[in-house]
Amino acid sequence: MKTFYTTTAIDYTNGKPHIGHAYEKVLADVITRYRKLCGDDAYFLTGVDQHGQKVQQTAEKEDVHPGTYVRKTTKNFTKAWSALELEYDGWAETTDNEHKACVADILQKLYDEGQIYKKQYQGFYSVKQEQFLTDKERGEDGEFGPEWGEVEERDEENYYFKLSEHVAWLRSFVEKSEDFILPAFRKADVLNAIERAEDNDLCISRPKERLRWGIELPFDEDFVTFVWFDALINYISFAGYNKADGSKLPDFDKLWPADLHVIGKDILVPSHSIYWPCMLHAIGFTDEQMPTLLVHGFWNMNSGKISKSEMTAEIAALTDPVSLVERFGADCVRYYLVRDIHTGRDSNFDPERLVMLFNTELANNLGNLCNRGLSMTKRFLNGATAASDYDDDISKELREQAGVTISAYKEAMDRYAVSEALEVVIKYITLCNQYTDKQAPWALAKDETKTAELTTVLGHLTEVVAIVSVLLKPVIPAACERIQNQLKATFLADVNISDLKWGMIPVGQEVAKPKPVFPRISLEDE
RNA sequence: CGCGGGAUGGAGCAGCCAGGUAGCUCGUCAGGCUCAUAACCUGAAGGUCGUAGGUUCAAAUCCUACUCCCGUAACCA
Repeated sequence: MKTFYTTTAIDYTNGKPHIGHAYEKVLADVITRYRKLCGDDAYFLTGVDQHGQKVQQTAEKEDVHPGTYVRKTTKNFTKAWSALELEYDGWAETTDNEHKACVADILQKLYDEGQIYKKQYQGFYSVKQEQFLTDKERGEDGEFGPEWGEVEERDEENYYFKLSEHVAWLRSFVEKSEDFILPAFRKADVLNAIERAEDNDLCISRPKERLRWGIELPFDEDFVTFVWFDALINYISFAGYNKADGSKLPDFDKLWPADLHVIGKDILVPSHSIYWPCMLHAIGFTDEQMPTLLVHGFWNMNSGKISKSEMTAEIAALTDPVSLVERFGADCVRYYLVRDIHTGRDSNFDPERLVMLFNTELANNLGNLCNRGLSMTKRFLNGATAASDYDDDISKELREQAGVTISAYKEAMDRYAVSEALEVVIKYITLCNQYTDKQAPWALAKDETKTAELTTVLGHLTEVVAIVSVLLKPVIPAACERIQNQLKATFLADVNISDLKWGMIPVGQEVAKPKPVFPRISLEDE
């Protein structure tokens, strides 16, 4: 069976991760963990893009080798991802030797086939910014502003990839494809972009006098390859494409095509929806071997994009994934990031909502259910579930709804609607809280003739907690483990979702003394 | 007339693709309970779904026009 292969964009190591980076990674992590919970093989690749001009410039400014510099900045990412308890199976770094070899092989192959050619370009060049300028850099008066410093006309030779030769294929592929781009409403954007890409080939190189920090072209040592053929290829190079004998990389045939490239809407067009499929097509991949793009929206601040220029120290601290985890815990942050946004749409990042959702849905609703359930089992049943022949309609209803909830959860997760899946689970927990109030086990406990009722009711509570602890595991793994420990039902950790049904907890299951799984967060206390 | 997204009770959102009593969370108000993390449960008030037309027995959902908000404008050689 094919492995469910999920990737994320690889982040550029010239800065620190912010909440948007974190969201994408958590989303991919949740989806992968869900797949594994389904019993599927799943492989999650994420990583960093370490090459490029900005890295080279910053490293020069700090007077260190770019390799030293990226090793340092890469740690910002790995630290954040471990704080968020990401479980990735593969880690992509573009300075990796196997990756570089894979890129070089592909470039050479395309060059040999005539897909890559050399061409001269003439344009306006800013010496200060070390880049060519286009018309959009011109100010209102049609001149280049002072921020560009001295602007001169320059000729430069570079290598180009024959993108235009694949555009016709791409258009028909995108038009007929049902699931190349998710959610579907993004497809219009791509089809429009294809029209505009038609007559242009893609510049894929930089002369070494301008950029040294990259992968050298195998057929011309005076050039390095520019971002596209470096960064995008990580999706196949780290999946084991063309790997050498003895490589520890995974088996490419099992992973490819990627079931999901999780990316932000900002890099859908043109890189992932145009360049990447055309590159794959040029390399020789068929329509059936094209990946699926899952395009997520942004977390905005005060309804506006988080832009670097407006990134004050305060906002930076507020949205730094590591400090958020330190303040609120990984479960809380993970939960918020996938709960308060609908996959594909934007949302407003609001710490007050983060706290509110944690307090109401996790602490009050789920945490409290665990606590009252276990507490009563402890007090009224001597700490263990027991056999009972009592049953009634609302107990039956609660059991039926377990099955309904599990299917609805799966249905939502299968289309990556994590927020909806969580909502379904929360609703079920609410139902169980209602059930508890209707049954009033504390009253049953006072009546010696009602022991059978009491046993049944408390057994139902324990069972619901167990089921929910499995369903929520992809999102809040650590908390679910704590719940299962309190149930003393560690076997739940290995339960596959397709085996999940009413009756997981055996008769006579002893439970531990309850302790709040989600201590309420109070913003005033800080 | 560049392109894309959005406009639903006080706040944040779902529903729209496959038309048929307007739904969720928070907040507010009034009750209840006491097993529990000042939690939990019940009930109530509050919207006619940006505006104007159209199609239809029926439109938040389809069509047309308009208004406002957000993002983006890409081959950076």
